[in-house]
Amino acid sequence: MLNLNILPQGFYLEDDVVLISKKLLGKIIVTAIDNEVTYSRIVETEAYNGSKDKACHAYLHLNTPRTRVMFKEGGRSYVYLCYGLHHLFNIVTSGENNPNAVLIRAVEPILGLEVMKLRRNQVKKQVNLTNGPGKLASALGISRELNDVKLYEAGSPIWIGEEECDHEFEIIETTRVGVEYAEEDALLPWRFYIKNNPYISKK
DNA sequence: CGAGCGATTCGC
DNA sequence: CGAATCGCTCGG
Repeated sequence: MLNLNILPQGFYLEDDVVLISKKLLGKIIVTAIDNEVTYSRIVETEAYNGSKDKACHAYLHLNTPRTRVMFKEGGRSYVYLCYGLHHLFNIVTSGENNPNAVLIRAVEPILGLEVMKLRRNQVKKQVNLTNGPGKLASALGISRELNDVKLYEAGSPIWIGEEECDHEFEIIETTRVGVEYAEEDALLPWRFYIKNNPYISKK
């Protein structure tokens, strides 16, 4: 398959979550869940800038049972239930007590398409497997029990790698989806995706 | 302890 | 465009 090197924890520890959001594009998510392995390429991300960002769950250092993991050191998963129905997969970044996170909004399937299709209730069009944050969590087998997983350890059920030969692509920057409640912060260009990739989520 | 709501998806 | 669906947060 792909020749992958696992991203070390240091990759996630910078303060600048916007920069990390862009650097995560093109990286590979590997899941080994319920004895099924999937590989998929990150093609769309959004940055959530901790205590200073009205769109972030940890705005004003809101530290609750749900947001607790965002206050830990970067490189862990933050998975939560959205609208009572969908699990959303985030990557915690930056140092302790700097509650930044990157929402993974879309991935391109590489390996394990059969199990993804099963988990997605046999959707007809392949593009609908993973072109949205709730869809990809479902397809990859990620649910709330996989909150606070260390993504920099190869033995984890979820980890992130990069290919030895990197691919060229152009990054589009635009506003984030579904955060109108965040007032002026909703206007920040903190959504990033790979130009022309077919798996980009719908606005 | 209950009201209000959400970083979405799907089907009508 | 509206329903589905439930855990989290907050106020009383």
